[in-house]
Amino acid sequence: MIIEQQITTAIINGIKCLYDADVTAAQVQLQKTKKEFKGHLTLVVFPFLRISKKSPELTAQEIGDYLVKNEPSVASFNVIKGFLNITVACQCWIELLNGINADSHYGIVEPTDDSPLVMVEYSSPNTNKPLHLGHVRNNLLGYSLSEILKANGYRVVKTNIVNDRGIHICKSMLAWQKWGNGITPETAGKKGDHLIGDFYVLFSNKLKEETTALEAKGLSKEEAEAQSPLMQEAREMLRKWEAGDKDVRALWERMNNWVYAGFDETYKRLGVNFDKIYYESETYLEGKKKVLEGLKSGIFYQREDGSVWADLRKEGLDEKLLLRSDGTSVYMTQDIGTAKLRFDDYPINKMIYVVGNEQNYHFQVLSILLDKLGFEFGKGLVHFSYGMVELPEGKMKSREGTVVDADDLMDEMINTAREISKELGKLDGLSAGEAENIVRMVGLGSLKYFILKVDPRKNMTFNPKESIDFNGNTGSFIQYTYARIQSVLRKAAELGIVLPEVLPTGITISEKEENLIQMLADYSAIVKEAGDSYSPACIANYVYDLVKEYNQFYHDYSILHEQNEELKQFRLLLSANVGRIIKSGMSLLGIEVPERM
RNA sequence: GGUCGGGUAGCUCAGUUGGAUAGAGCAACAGCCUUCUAAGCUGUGGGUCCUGGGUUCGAAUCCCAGCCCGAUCACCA
Repeated sequence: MIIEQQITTAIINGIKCLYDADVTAAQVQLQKTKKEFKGHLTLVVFPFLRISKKSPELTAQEIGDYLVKNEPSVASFNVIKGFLNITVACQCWIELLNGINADSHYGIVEPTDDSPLVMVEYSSPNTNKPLHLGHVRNNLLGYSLSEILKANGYRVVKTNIVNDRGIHICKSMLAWQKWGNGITPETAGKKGDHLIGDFYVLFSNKLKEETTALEAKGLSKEEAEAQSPLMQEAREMLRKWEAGDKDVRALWERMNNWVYAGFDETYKRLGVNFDKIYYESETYLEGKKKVLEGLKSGIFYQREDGSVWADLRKEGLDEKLLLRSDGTSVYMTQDIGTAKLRFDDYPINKMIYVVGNEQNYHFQVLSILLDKLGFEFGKGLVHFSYGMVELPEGKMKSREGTVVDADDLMDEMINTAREISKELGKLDGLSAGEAENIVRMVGLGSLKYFILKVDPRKNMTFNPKESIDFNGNTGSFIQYTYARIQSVLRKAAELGIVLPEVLPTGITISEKEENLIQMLADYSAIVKEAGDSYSPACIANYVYDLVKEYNQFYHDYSILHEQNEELKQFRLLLSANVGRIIKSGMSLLGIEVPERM
């Protein structure tokens, strides 16, 4: 913010003048004054004691005196121990608000055609089951991160790699063939992803029956699974798939399309989207090619059984399998192929993978392998590693039926939002369409905020028994504040009040109001910080603090009932800009804000 | 065992390149709607910032050692 720079320069000059010493801007510790103290900015003077050779209090006093005399933006100051609390002149805040009001981008940088291009991979589902709470966190983080990067001046390609092949897909296909009786999403009245998920579970249960019977005959778990007729059939199906068998491929396509239709619905509702979707069925052969090239050039080596390995012991890691002895690809092989295709398709400057922290090792290895294979981006790839969503009793387990389904969760959130809204009478007088749209925004907003406000790296707990709050530090609290602001602005418009574009600098405002302007001015720095640290939570916490501060203001000051016309206009303009920043910040989180609620 | 995360109020979480008396929300209790939306505001209680050393004017934050929790180290993805 400009005021900080001005004062920093003045402090440097002051120290030169008072103590004849040169200090750099980095040495000037100018920070926001804590709430308990009077002032806007605080200079920590301890580092200057060696220069001044005086007590902390006296040094602070001398610098303060200098500033008041020589820097017009400094109105007054107070000294507490080694802290110099500076009060910035009232008119500076009005000027600052005028500047914010005039800037349609709030200091945010828009990307241009030659901005660096970042590809963000997120979501990455398997096509054998519907999306769950873990995917929800992934999707929200990936989408929000993309928006934040755009706000930091990057061009972004959002991408999704769909894991559409492999033994797990064959399992649900086989179960459908055997026990499905030709059922379809239409005839079942069920989303395709859920229908396929049901058959995957059915397969697991039938397989379990077979293996327990075999284990009872004294076979080990692995032997039982290997010998069970169902698994043999599934593997046979995978072989046919890889060989391009017409019937198997046709069934595979049909069933995958059901799943995609289901996913699309979930993505749309969640408000996320992609610019480019990759399918592993199209990338895994590409990876195999690269690995064989690497084998030829001596980067990798082959064992007697024909399997191909990378030796990463020099890098402090282990040996890593890249091709099985039967020549088929593993996970890592596919990721190499996908990376190649992506860089063929786009001139990417940076690649970010939004994938859970359980795969930290995988990406460490991938980075080294890509580098060895000569991909420039290999070393610089970013694994945006986020923590797991856990239940109070631990991890979600599909076998125990504790997986929280994404569609169910959204339904629940929206239903709860509807109940609360009705109870509070918030929907009175609205059309059914308007009411439903608000309820949807509020339900999803609270869900998204609940997830995004937490530091991505950390594991987080979700308790399905206690529904997500709508009071306190929540999405709906922020949305509510926005709706109130819009309500005031609507009333002002009805009264024929026109918001001024520029406020006169002569008016006197309170410290609370100055603090609000100061917070608004911080927005662009927060967006930058969020971009540098890949942290949607940073935005979430900022917006919450801003809203908390505004609510206190809203409670303590009247806006439309203010007698002084200039003050009334000021408060309206302040409110309008708080609203704009709330909306902007929330949009970086992928959260919509309603005009009323 | 190796590697990588994490440990802050009863619970869920913030805490800027080290800075003032460590903050919010939930839950509990007590107040505030004839005035712009009470999904709000105000107040009370609640802390060994995992432990022990170190660095310094100053440490939740940096360094070292240890404890606890999680992830990972597969011819699964």
